[in-house]
Amino acid sequence: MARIKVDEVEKENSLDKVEQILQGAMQEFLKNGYAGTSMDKVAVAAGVSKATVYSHFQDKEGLFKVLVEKLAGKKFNSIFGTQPPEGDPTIVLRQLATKALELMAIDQEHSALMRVIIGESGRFPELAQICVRAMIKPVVETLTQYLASHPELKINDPEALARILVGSLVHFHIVQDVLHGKDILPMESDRLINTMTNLIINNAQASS
Amino acid sequence: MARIKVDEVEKENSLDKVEQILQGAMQEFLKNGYAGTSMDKVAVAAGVSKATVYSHFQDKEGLFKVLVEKLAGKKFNSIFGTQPPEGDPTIVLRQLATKALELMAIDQEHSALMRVIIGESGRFPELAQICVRAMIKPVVETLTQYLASHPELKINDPEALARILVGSLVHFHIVQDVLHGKDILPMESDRLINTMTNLIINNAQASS
DNA sequence: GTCTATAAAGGGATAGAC
DNA sequence: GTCTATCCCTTTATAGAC
Repeated sequence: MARIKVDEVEKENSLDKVEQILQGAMQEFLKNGYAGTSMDKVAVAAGVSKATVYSHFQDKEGLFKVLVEKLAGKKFNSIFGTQPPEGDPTIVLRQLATKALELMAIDQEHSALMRVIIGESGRFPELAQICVRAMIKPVVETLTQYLASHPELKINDPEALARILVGSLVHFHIVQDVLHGKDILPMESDRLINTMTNLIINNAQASS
Repeated sequence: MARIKVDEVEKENSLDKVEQILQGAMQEFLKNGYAGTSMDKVAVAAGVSKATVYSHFQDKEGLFKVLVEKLAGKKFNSIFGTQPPEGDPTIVLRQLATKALELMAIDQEHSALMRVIIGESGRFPELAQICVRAMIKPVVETLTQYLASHPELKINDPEALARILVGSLVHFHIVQDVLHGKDILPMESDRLINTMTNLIINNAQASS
């Protein structure tokens, strides 16, 4: 009986210690980057002692890698989580772009993850590649498939167009949100999306 | 006479101490980021003592800010250094895009600067904004002007299109070079550039 | 398994000699 | 103006108590 009670108390604020540590590590690494984060801060944020952190993870680098890989895996599935939708391609593309920009703009965690991945891509090249594989490649491939499956759009190189579209959206997000450029280069998302959509419509029209 | 000799010796490997320190600081900050760089390493890389660094710059943060502002100012003028060229717009645009991708791919310093600016944009938001103002805004504005001055391209929103084009190119660079994604998402620059160019040509054709 | 305490090294910043 | 030597704090990582 007493044992069950203890388990319940321990589960009150967290799952197991590993999850608890990862939670604290996420908070700190996303806020301060790799070099800017100390294992002390991680331990405090996780609500455990530093020794406990080291008993579950080999060292700071190991903890960082496990965390980033986990986050990278989680961050896909938000926009294309459901299978690519159906209907008039120009409407669908507009919806996808709108949703992508909205999600990126709202999700502070996403901005922080981009900062960390790009910021540490010199020191941790394999980690950067994992993120390309887990976050960018699936989006580009899904969009490529979608574009290729609509012959009425008359697209010569669906993959290249997919990269143009994804690149435009992600770069817009980087400038406006990650780099705090909203006031310096102000622009409504709709102008970007309308122009993107018109390019595709006019491309289909001119190619026919 | 002796005085002149000393001056000559001092100028042999460097300009004044300030420039020497900035050179060492650049090497270290671009390689390791802000938190990952120690003032000891900067002093060694600059070939001076740590006290000398502190005699010319207030503290680590001050040195970092001066350096990044200087680099940001320098990095424009490489692609659009000369005024926007003249001739058939689709050829000019292709040339600009090719040159931009080439320069970014070759220039390791540019990749490193992107890592640092984006990586530290949470800790140094004003610095990120300075870089937007100095590096991105002039490019977008120059390109916007160029697009707007060619009515035969039938562009509704030149600024939005400029951001799409710049965004596509910069994001391509980030994925291929900064994030080491060449092998994971391989693509020839020419495919991107051809697709971009065709979009603009077909847009002009369909709008007329 | 988890904590407290501590060892060992590194980092920001300065005092004082020259 | 520049250097050496040093202060003091933080950081990584672990040993040992419980």
